[in-house]
This record gives sequence, C-alpha cells and structure tokens, in this order.
Amino acid sequence: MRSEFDEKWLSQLRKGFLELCVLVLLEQRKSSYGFELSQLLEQANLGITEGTLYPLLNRMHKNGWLDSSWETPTEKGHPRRIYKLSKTGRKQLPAMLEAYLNHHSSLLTLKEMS
Amino acid sequence: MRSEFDEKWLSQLRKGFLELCVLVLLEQRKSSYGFELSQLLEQANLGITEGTLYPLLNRMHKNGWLDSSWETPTEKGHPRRIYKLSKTGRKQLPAMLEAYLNHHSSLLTLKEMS
DNA sequence: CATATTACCTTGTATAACATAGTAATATGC
DNA sequence: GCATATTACTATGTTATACAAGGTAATATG
Repeated sequence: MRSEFDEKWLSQLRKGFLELCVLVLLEQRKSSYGFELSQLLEQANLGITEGTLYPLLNRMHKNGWLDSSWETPTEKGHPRRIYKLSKTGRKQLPAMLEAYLNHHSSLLTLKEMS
Repeated sequence: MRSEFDEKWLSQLRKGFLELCVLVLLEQRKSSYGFELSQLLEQANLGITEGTLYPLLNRMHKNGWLDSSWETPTEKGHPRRIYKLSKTGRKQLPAMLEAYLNHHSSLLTLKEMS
C-alpha cells in the first residue's frame, strides 16, 4: 500500500539515519546481532529489511565503527555474528548525534520563521 | 577542515531532508527563488551549495511539488526563477513532515531503551 | 574596465536503501 | 520421516541524491 507522498523520498530520508539508529542501539545494549537489531528496530517503528540491515552492518564494520565476532552456538541454534561499538564508533557517536540534532533544530527553526 | 566523524555520512543524512527543508520554507514564504533560499538555509545553519540546491529545485519542480515561473526584472537585476508550493506539494508536505517526525521520535525512543 | 555580486545551470562521482534471491541450520506439525 | 516455518546471514543489481567542480551572464562598484 502506497502512502500519499512518494515512498522513494522516505528511503532517501533514511540514508545515514539508519546507521545512527544502529549506533545508538549498540550503545544501549553493549552487543547485539543482525536479527535481533532487526527486531528491535521493528519495535521502534523503524522497519528495515535484511537487504538494508546486513549490508549496513558490514559497511559499519568495514568503516571501523563496529567490532564483530562470530558466536558459535554451544548446543543449538544458528551461528550469530555479534556486533559491538568499536572504540572509534563510541568516540564518533556523540558528534554524529549532535550533527543530527542540529539539523533537526534547524528544520524546526525554518518552520517557525515568519 | 574535517570534523571528527566522516563528512560523507553527513551528506547521506541530508538526503531527502533538504527537500523537506525547502518545502517548509516555501510554505512559510509563499514564494522564493534559488539564491534567496540558499541564503535562508545558510542562516538556519543548513549550508547548501548551488550544485545541490539548483538540481534539487529542478527535481522538485519536475516531480510536481513546486510551481515555477521566471521573473524578468522590470528595470534592473538578473532574472529569477520563482518557486511556489504546487497544490500537490502543499498536500504532501504534512505527510512528509509526519513521517520525518515519526522517525525522529523513534530515534529518541532507541536512545531511551534500556 | 576589472572585480565583485547576483543568479542560475550542467556534468560526473560516490554512496546508501531497497528489491530480490540465495544458503543453511534448527524447530514444529502432521 | 518429511514438509514448512523460523532463525540467521550473504550477495547482486537498481535507483536516487548530495556534492564537487566548472560554466554562463547580467548588474554594480571602485
């Protein structure tokens, strides 16, 4: 079902934003893995498909924002790739959050400009 | 001068967002033109280069979100291309703004998730 | 008359979200 | 025992936007 405005715009709007969401989540939870992150984002009303999330995690790892390791299940279950904030990621997150919030404030300012 | 986080991330974050800013500005001001919009955005701390703004305006016009007309100066000054919200643009803006604000709320939710 | 300012346009590049399709292991129902 | 669902990750191709860089043209100014 298509909403009134162009959905393509929304996927543009989410660029960069989703990475920030993952960083914020990993700051809260210390560590997580793709499938769980996918569910957490879903709960927060930020639906994200696998085709978006997994490449995103790989990218963030390659960029040095995340550390990752494989968790081979002791008895049962599918192996999971665990992610944590790297030292770099932890350091950059506040600056990114600030940049985001500044943009948000600017938009509110525009709305109130007479 | 490079800030601490990757500047490329910031230009990704601005995708879609800048269009929303222009829509909001044109809602406030009834009509404007590229150069003036550029200055208004600059004042709001949303620096935007010409190479971003003019293609963006053309796109929004082509998508039917904006109406445009040339203002040939009566006596002096360079011709200006004037933009206004189109009927479609005016109708879509609230839905876009809502989608944006929902995403913003979701991020704040993530930050407060324990 | 050279420079600054106003004003707009064009081309090429990099990148992220998403669609789509695939792999593989475990769990569940019949 | 076998089909289906669920958990979990990967890979490829398309599309769209921000931005850099460079260009055009008219008016104003010292």
